[in-house]
Amino acid sequence: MLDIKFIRENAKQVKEAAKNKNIKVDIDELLKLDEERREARGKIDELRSQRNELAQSAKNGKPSAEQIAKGKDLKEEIGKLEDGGDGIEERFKEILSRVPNLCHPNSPIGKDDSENKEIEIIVKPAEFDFKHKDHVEIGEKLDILDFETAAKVSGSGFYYFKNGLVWLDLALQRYALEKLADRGFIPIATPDLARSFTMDGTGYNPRGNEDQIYEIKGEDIALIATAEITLGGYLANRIIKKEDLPIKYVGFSHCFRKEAGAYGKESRGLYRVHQFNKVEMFIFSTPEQSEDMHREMLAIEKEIYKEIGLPFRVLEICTGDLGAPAYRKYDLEAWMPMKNDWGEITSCSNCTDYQARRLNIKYKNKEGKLEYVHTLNGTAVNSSRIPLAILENFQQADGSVKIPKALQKYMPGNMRVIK
RNA sequence: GGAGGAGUGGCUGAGUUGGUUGAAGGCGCCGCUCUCGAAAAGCGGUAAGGGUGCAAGCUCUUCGUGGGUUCAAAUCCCACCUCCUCCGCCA
Repeated sequence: MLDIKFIRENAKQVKEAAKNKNIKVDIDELLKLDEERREARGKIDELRSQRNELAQSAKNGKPSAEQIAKGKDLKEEIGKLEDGGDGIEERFKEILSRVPNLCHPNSPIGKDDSENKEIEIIVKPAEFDFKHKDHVEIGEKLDILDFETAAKVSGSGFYYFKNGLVWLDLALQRYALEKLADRGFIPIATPDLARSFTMDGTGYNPRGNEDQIYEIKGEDIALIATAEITLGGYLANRIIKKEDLPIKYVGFSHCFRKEAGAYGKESRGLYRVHQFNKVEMFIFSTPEQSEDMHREMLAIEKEIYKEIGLPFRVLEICTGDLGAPAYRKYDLEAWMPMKNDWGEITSCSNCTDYQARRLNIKYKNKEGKLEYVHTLNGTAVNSSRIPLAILENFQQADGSVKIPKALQKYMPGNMRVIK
């Protein structure tokens, strides 16, 4: 959420950002409603002021019949103005909540993910000198991955990990948690469900158009799509000491996504699934720190995938693919032989104060004034696309899969290969 | 799930026969005095958010959340949330 005062004073800039983000939101309508709302408030405040004064004057002893009569009139008038029935307040809030965050000046302007900008290719894809398979086939041959049974038991988009892949998944998570903990991130295992307040606060509204969130029938609670939700919510409604910032968490949770209507080759196998595990970085910082923190997160992600040895590249996300909360975003994409293309594996965003405003997370700045913190989030590893990329890139001619060196020490018996 | 108790400012904690209580006291924080300096002590200040205004100021809202009763609600009523105690159930 943006500050209405900021929008009022920077309408042009806000409109520009919305346009570049390809988000339809009527700022002029919002400003008009804002004005109407303030005007109505003024009238109500005036009447309330009279009511308060009257109550004060009647503080000791019984109020006179005349005072009571005047009070009744005021009460009626205020009541009328308050309900109004014009729905200004509702429409105002609805539009305000859809106004997206601004964009970083370096974010390339573009309509969608096709216009994201490749910054660098860190590790180039290797050529196979044998007929390689995709991860679904590898997984079935090695009896480590079962989509067929999962489809029967839970539905399409679910899967079983078995044998070596179970260990590989745990090794990945263990590796990532340890690396992040070594860098001062506090390990934290979060709930997998969260209230709608928390969902809204982080910008994942189950009632939004995205149709991405599983809700629990009859309850104000839903399955999280990422630990970003529960981590952001962790400090909701708090005032943080400046000297405690930045606060860095490495969270760990299951993630659930409906991915409605996502079928086809693009989403085959583990690429797009309803449930996976994720190790997620989340940072609360001061506004001055956030750009450095963003760089740090990206550096950590690059280090992780360099160490694992996956071919990958870094993208600077264009405005149209940024989403509402993000001010700037980088994705890592790994080479996926199945797609014969790059595929997103991580994403790290600087949301500036956009989430913090809704979650109401503040700190006291140098002048002793309360100010919203900045929030940042980034993927360390997940248990869907990373295993996918490892299976496909580390497969051998004999059908086995090498375990990346960096992960071997987390495998039982220092397992070096799944066969 | 059932019964009972509770939810107040950055923290702690008074206040519930409705009316100078936006809220005592303490802690913390800020300023000053004292000191070479610090500590201690003393004095003073210290909630957040909105509207309006160049500003000073004026004003509204907020005592878990949302409704309600009343001329007037932290105080009364209802619903919900959370925490504590006891019972039941259970990995």
